[in-house]
Amino acid sequence: MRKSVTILDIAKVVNVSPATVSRVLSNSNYPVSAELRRKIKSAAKELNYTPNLLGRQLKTNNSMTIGIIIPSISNPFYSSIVLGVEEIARANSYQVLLCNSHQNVNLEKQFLQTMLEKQVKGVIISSISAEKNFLRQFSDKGICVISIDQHREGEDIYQINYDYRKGGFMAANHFVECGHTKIAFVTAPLDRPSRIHMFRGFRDALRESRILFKDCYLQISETQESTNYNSNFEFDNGKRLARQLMELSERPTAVLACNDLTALGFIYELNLLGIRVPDDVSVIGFDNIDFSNISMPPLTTVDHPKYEMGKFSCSMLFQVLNGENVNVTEIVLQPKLVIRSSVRVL
Amino acid sequence: MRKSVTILDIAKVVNVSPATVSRVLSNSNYPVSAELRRKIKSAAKELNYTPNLLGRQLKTNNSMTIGIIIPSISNPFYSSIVLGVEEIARANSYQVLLCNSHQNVNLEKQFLQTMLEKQVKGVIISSISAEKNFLRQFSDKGICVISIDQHREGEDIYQINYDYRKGGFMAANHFVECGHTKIAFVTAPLDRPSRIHMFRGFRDALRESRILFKDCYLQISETQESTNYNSNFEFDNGKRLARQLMELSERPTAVLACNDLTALGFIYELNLLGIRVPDDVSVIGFDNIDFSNISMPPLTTVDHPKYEMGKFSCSMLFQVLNGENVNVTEIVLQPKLVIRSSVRVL
DNA sequence: CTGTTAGCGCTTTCAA
DNA sequence: TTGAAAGCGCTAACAG
Repeated sequence: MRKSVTILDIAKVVNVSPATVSRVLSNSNYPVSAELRRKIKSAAKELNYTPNLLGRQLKTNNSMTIGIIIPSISNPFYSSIVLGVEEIARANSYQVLLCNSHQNVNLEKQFLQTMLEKQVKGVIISSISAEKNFLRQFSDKGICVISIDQHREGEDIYQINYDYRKGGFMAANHFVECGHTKIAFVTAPLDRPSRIHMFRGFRDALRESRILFKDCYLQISETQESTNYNSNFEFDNGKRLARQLMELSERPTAVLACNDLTALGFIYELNLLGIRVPDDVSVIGFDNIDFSNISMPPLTTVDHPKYEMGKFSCSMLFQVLNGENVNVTEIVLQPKLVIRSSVRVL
Repeated sequence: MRKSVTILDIAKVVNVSPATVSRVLSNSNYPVSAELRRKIKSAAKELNYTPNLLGRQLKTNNSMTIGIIIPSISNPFYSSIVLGVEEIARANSYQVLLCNSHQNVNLEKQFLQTMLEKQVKGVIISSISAEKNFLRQFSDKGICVISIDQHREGEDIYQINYDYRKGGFMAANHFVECGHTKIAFVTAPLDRPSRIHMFRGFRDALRESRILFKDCYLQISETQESTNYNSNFEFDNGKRLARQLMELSERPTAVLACNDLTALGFIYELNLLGIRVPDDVSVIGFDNIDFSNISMPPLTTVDHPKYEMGKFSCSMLFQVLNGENVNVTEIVLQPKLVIRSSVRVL
């Protein structure tokens, strides 16, 4: 590969200053005569010029790149978010660096640091960290961070959240309305705001209905550390939870899972164990991922507007980056019950 | 935000030259006295120094970033690939720019151009372009491009491919072995190598078995241009294909779908239409995505090692970038039949 | 309208 | 083992 051609080469050929070349080739609106414009452009084409954006970036201190940090792209919940983010980024001529944190706080921190060093001006993150002001530390260093999905309590930072409590509440209530009283929540460990709030909503709904069921909470027992987190992970959790359920002395008739993937695995295993859904056990999932209606029976679930969350967060990011007045610093998206066929009416 | 601190600031504080500071802070193995090393490091910490990688990148002409271009991240087939790519990239301290081409050739071209300008040294791409030497043009400009999944005929370029023909062949043969004779292929348009080869294998298998069925090929009729390509897209294709199937004068008893998502949509719609799988119609999918075994019945499918494809391609990329001798320029991954419960034995 | 010039922050010869 | 200095490719203030 030969030496690459720069604006200097073009300047020489056309016999103008590099400044003029820069002005036309960078699409600045600085006045340049039509004559020179034409010449410079044709010379650029002639020489097969490819601008080196690193030069511009160093000068303007703008990398035209944003970052997104999520647990795992192979989880369809997050890939929907990323799709939305990338769409808005592209509309703004930005590109996105994808970081899978694999639920690892140290990795999250490392990614954030790298974003800082690469002069990424904005990052969208669904953080698993419980550390107080964890994200604030980074936004203080001059990077705009938008937290999504996982509510950051009392942290002064831009947030796009989702009302998990209400979602859990609605789901539990739906069970109650359908006549269920033995209602359980099956979940991965409550190690993050989303699940905690979901469970609270669930519990509150049961309390309000004066329903008490001793085994109303079932958590995955073995914590499987997986460096290679993929969608099977949650699905397998669901399968294991189904097996745990079998060992209960008194079995619930209705089960809310912490997400659709878990619900799907749960139903899958139940089928294998000869337990019918919804005849024997009713199930509600959470998130309404695309796949939630391909199970048999189609899954009743609580909708989460993930794609929109991706778009909103990225739009907000650009508003901030463009110095627009952003007076709303937190948005809370709303749940919606999607009734399909996995809940039996008693 | 105040002016950021640079190695110059540190140099002043410690009273050494910026060169020395650079040498210790960039982890070069250049000899620097332990004394200065310590002082410089502590000063860096003191001043809360964050290196600006743009400076280094411009100088060394290495952006420590690779790109991946795929149709859509919301398709679980591609998100598995991306997961593998990101894993290897991270192991090499690189990061990955994610580009969704939405099956749009112009977008692909645009992304490739941007990669070039951003001085990305390597890109992995599942290209939908049929243009001859499309990728070669870019690799000639000094970027290492690795083509994955879509075989590039006669193009001198690194490729990680998959034997779609054999996969199609195996699937069709399985139907034959199970006693089927009315066998059909349902698919989105054959606009790319993967589907074309898959269909060829399918057809060849039937020919060898001297099976001839007039409606053995069913293609999605309305081409739905979607700027917002998500996993529902393929799923909906499957649903529509199921409806098209109903209108056939003579219905096949066995159907191979061009991918699992399509198969899943196909089965879903069949269920709604009161047609039982596999009792009335047997179905084989393709790719073996995580979700292919959550359908009812669990889908028999042809495995595609997508995650490994992502890892292999990225490993190959780094071999090339590191100047290692890469004498194998094409790898072809092999299909494997995964028998579950969606095929009836006649 | 056009050119001169001084960097952006960093690395890397080369000389000491 | 350290420092001086040039320069990666580009932009932008300033002067003309």
